[in-house]
Amino acid sequence: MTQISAPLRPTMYDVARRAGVSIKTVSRVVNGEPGVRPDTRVRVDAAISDLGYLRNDGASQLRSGRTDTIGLVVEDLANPFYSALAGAVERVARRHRHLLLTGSGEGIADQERSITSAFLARRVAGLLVVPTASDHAWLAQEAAAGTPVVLLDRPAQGVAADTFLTDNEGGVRSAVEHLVAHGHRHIGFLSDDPDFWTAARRLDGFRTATRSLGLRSDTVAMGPHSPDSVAAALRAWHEQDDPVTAVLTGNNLVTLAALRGMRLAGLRLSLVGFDDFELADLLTPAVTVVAQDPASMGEQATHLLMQRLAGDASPPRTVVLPTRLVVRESGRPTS
Amino acid sequence: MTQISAPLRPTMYDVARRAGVSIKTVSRVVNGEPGVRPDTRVRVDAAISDLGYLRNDGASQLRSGRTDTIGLVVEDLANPFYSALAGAVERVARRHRHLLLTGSGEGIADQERSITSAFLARRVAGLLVVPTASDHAWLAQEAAAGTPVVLLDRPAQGVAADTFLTDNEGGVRSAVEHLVAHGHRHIGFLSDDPDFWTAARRLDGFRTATRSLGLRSDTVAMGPHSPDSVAAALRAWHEQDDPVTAVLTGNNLVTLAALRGMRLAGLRLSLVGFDDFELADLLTPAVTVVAQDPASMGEQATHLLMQRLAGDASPPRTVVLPTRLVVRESGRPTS
DNA sequence: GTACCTCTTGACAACGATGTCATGGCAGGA
DNA sequence: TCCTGCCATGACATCGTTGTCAAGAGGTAC
Repeated sequence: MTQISAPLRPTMYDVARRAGVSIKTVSRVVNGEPGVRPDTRVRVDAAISDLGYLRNDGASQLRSGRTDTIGLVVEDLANPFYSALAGAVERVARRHRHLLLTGSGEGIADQERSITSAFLARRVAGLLVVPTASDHAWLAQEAAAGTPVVLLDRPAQGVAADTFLTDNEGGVRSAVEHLVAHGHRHIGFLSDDPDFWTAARRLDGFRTATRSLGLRSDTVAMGPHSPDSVAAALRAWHEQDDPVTAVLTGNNLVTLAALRGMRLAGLRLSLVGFDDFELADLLTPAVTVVAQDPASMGEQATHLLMQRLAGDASPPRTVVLPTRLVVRESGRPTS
Repeated sequence: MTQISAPLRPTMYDVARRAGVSIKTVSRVVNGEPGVRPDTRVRVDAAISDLGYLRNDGASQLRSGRTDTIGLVVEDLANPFYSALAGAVERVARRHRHLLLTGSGEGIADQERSITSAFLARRVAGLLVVPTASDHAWLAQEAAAGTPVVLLDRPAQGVAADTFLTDNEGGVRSAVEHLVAHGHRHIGFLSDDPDFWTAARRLDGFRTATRSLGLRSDTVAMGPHSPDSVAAALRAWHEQDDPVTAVLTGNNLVTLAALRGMRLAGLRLSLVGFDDFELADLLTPAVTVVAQDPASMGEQATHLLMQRLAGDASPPRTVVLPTRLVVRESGRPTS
């Protein structure tokens, strides 16, 4: 595609001529450097204002070797989890005078890599990545070359980098305990494809928690799920001698499918969903959830990235963020 | 803040030396230019691969005057409307080989301007802005200087730019007609502060529609709203001789406040909400809404921006996107 | 053989800023 | 008065790439 080139704009040369100083003095004023007489600074500021001068960051970055830009690669910017995360990243970046490049990898390894390479060609100072399920040895090379990398929500294979995770197992355990405390003795687990790292972790958490409480741990239906598939699973579980009385779902999309599936199946089971969503309190019954905090993840991860940029060379760390059980109504028995 | 400078990376000079060609030939290969013998191209590609060379886009941009970057300024990236919009913008940008810088203005004029200036210092090829309610004459100067500007969701004062809006009035009219078709003759309108452009347009739409149908047009409570303020308004409206039987809300946050306010007031009024939200179909009763399509707005706006970048110099246009009435249950009478 | 054209390649200047270092002027102290 | 140090300023090379144009080699037509 042919693109019209950037518009002609005044340069430091124009400002310098107007103010009667050198280009270097203009640079000192623009960058707030000390060592300029106040009257000179006033004169230069006036010229900048008159001309509508705006520094060319590209030239600055080329000479200085610094971009003050970070890159964020998520799965889908429109997804509530990732948009909350991105919003927080952008806020912290802005506070540190950095701009944010964002891209959606859509779970496609090639696309993730293409976006990341494009960011690196821009010489981003650091990367925040929600990794796809693929080998990330190529990312290790970038990290080794000096570009700090922070992984979000999932670990990556082949690269030792700072990683921020949610306590999936702990969250699931608290949900199971909640249901048990409400009298449930047979709980079903609905989740996504276990090839997804978070789905596998939550499944593990379910099995460990139920076993440790002496309950059945094998009433499991892994996805992908639709309302229809959920309805079928619920009907099958309900017809057993020892019927399932409560369901735990592995993420908020599956929670939605479960809510719709229960309507389809004409069944009213107790429910706890993994991850919160906006209207959980308005549903009937109001849905009890294990809440993550994507904004906190985004903030902390970006804060650590800034520390890396400031010279922190300590070993890569993995931070597991707690979940929170938000008790509403849906965990109680329905009959 | 002190930032470690960008890591040392191989340059075209290194590739050229390894492949035994000139820098210009390396540039031709990297940029896919014709006029390089196939065997030469193979040799250069091998050297690029061996060295892990990645073009320095900053240098390229400085020399060529092109950045292949666009800037998007929304109110809050974590808000569902804006995240869907941003997701669509990023997709279209990617398709056109452009990267996306995003920033959240948070409705603060100074912040919006600061972010926009930072993008311009990066010499973004174009801007997509959800404008705050302030004078945008400064943006007009940028547009005049050649940076295409597309406004989203609201118009801006002081600048003639391409603008994408939702048919607020038409959406409100269809909601009023829907409620009337279900027998309602006294409808209340709940919305935000009318200083917000969209709130004012929707209020106008409500008044025009109710008047044209011979109904009362003055049963209005403008916000900002909380569940408590909504509960108070609903109680007052319900106690009249000619009680309000249905409510139209001006945006999805107010819809949520209305749902919670109805529970607080112990009232069950019919409801149509302006703008859709994820679980509207799962509420009891399922909520009828006037749906916008932020993703379509983002796509079309970015597509037009790309056309501007490609040389389209036709006059600025305003595109009004239709709304869609999503009929569920909440518009029916409750008794 | 000569002239012209095409293909391929490379030399070098330019982009707009910042980093580095030299220079001049002025003030203070001996 | 002379010397030294500090402040302010400016000249110029550098960053890594792309745009521009020149040159050489080979092929074809007259």
